[in-house]
Amino acid sequence: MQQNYSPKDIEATAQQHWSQTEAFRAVKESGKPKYYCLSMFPYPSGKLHMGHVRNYTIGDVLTRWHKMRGYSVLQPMGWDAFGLPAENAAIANKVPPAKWTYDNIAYMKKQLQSLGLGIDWSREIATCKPDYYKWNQWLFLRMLEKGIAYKKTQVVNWDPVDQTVLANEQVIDGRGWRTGALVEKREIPGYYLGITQYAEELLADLDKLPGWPDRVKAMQANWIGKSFGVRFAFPHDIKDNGAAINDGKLWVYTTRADTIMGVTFVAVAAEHPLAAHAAKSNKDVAAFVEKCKHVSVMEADIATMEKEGVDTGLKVTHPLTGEQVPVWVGNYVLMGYGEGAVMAVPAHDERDFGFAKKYSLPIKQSIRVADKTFSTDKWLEWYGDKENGVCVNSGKYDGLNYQQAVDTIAADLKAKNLGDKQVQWRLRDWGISRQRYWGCPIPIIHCDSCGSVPVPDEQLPVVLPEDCVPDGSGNPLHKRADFLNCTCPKCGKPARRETDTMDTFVDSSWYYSRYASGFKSDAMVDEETNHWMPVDQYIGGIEHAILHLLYSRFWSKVMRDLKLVNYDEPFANLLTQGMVLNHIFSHRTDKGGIQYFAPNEVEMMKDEGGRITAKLVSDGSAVDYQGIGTMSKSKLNGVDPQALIDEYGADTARLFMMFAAPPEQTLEWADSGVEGAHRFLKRLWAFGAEFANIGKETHDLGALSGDAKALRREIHLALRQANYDMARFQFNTVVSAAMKMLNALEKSGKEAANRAVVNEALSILLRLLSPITPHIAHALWRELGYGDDVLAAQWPEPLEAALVQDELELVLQVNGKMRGSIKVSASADKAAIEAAAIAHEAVQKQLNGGAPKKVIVVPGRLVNVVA
RNA sequence: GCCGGGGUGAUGGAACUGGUAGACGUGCCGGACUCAAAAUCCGGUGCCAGAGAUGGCGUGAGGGUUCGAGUCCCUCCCCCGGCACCA
Repeated sequence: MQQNYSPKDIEATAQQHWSQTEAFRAVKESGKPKYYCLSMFPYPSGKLHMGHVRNYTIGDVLTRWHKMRGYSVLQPMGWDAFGLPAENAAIANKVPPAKWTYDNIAYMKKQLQSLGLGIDWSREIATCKPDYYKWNQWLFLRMLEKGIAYKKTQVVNWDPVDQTVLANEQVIDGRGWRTGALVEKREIPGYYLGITQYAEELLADLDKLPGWPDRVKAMQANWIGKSFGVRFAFPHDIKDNGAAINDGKLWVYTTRADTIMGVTFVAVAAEHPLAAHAAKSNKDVAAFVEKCKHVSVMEADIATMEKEGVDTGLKVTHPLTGEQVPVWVGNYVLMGYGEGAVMAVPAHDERDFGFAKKYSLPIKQSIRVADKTFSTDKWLEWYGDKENGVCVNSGKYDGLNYQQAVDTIAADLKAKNLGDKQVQWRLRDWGISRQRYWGCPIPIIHCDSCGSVPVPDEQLPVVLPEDCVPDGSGNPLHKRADFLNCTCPKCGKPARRETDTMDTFVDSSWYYSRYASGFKSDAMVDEETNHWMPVDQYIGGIEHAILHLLYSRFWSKVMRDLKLVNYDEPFANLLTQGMVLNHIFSHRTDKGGIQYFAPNEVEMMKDEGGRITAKLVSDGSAVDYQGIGTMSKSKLNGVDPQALIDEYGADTARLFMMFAAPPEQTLEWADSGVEGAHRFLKRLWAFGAEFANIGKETHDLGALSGDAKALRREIHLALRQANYDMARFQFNTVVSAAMKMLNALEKSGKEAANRAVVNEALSILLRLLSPITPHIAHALWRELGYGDDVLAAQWPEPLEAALVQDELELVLQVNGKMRGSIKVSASADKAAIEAAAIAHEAVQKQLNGGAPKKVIVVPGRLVNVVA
């Protein structure tokens, strides 16, 4: 056996062994439970980053652990291969996104393989390949048939210089990232998926997911946002070209119908017909509507921006009081959300309150809470309280509580035919059209005579040409005659193909079911899918807690309703790993755009005020420090693990990553512990080599005493803790248990009894480490003669017999402060323990001659004397 | 702004249902080996006072419940994730 730890050799050998024995090929095995372990597939951005290493090591640890515990496992891998970074790379390097993507996949696959992951590579997927995305298109057509997919207008960010649609990420402070031009809102047609048709089930089925973290379920429930409210109308006779606008009714929705008597104005979106009407004759309104075109479409921006508005001069009628109510245009009212208009009750809504104060609009109290005094000077929390309030200044509704008021008011509105109760969802339908090249083509043909015609199934897939090079000025498909020109499937006349592609969330909404299938060319999924699904353990970043997971749940339910699969929920258990964070550095370009720099190109310093400043190593020019954030391709703050793997080996990288922090916790990147992880593996190897030289010893482990007995107890105690932590995925303390074991073994004596315990302990330690550092465990298991394959060995369990002790040490406290400890026999009763405690010198000193008021004994742990 | 999570030594983190705060690492200090360094090994290391025994303080800040609080409750501060076209 080699005396020095040589990760290069043992890792290559172990990996060869797994690939030759097809150790991780997923097959149905009778009599064994299945375990489908899935890590979120990576976007092929070029190189793995530490977040990937973390994610895939967690998945591999769980896969190998389950394999050793008798499961038949499936752990697949693939590529979320469509997306924006490929187009950005094309703009920068003039390389087609397809070539860039395939090159990245080849490189990253090598990296993944060098980590020694137990992946069934025969099930690899790349979403940019026609044999995969064909089924995106096919299912989209089924959704069109069922009315789940439909067309309507959508609001997008428009860069007027590049003449292109921008992603939210490409808008920096209201300007295009490349051009620095002021971004405009534009309304264009696009396809939507009716996820709201499934809102009720998506909400209710969260209860069917006990294996999901509560925090993720809470976020999803809040996102779906079921609310019970009232939709009602303000009648008016505002006419445009002689006809009443919207039949003379201004509809709004509110969850606070109980405050309806406090309405002092209504606010409509800039795109609302009433605003458009007012703009025709009122310059101020027209100017404001124009200004609103530059308001961000992002919710975070809308929520934090200054609320502004302008009076249209128009009036509508309050449906209950008959009073005339002014109509304002507000920049915070969104046309695409609800009715595009809201009733404003400044007295009981914080946003309306601020708006009314700003424009000196009346504030009318209509809710009272006992013992509280209302004042229009300043907003107070209780103004918005619907639990404890009753109506006031509200005529016949005075004295009613929230629910009574809503019920009565809804009934009155209904009687007037001006409204009714309505359940509303915060969740909006899913807009999937992207005005981009590098995505799955939407299978639609536009015909001058027949309109938008679905591509017939037998013409699928609509294949995306792979040789385009986007230049930042719109979708290059517009210039591709061979893609664009086709014949109408209905009438046979010349027609044009749709050039929009699908949101990449479509690709990732069902890949897990394709992995699990038999990869048929004539079916999206098959019977094998139902065998492996649902995923037993899904692992991925917490940043996907809402969108990706919600879309996947929705897509699964649509597939179920099409009888393609038989499960309601795709992911039985979810582990949301925390982000790996690193520093972010950027700098404004001359055009007003933004450029990022990798942390290793930058030197960080602190100024006198303790603020972090930074400059480029290359030329010393100053760059802006943007704080710390998730490792991402676009911000260039990822750390490539390759250098680590090359220098220390995959086992060190895996061990370090698992040891650094528990999986769910965010992790600020620092490589200072890598050496320590490597040192541990070197010590393990050296200890193994030494033990191989000394040789084994037979000794009855049931008849140990002294050192050997204590050593064995220590090992089994650490094993008990490790198994407990393994089950709750706290791998950092599993590693520390393994380190404790090795520390204990290194200190142990060389007599026969000790060596027999070491023999047992090493076999435990190697099996325990095998999921985390599989290569070294594989090599030592064979070298020390425990067997051919540690993966085939049984998972170790602590033995009760090894854990018993004759004497216990109890902590002594006086008034909750630790003052010493006592040793008692394991069989001592409460009275004996109390007596021993009170007799203790330190306790006597604290009691100072007095008698204890009370003595609390926590069995096996401590005694607290209350003085 | 809203929703979700987090804050513990110099540092990554541990502490099971409220029961010895700082496990296991890193770093640092001292020692051994060495001509020397690296590597390796041994010992120490929360802060303050003290020669020491020991005492006091200590889990973002402030308050509360309890024999006992990092853990439970209230108020506040800071950081991270998501907010629908980054993936």
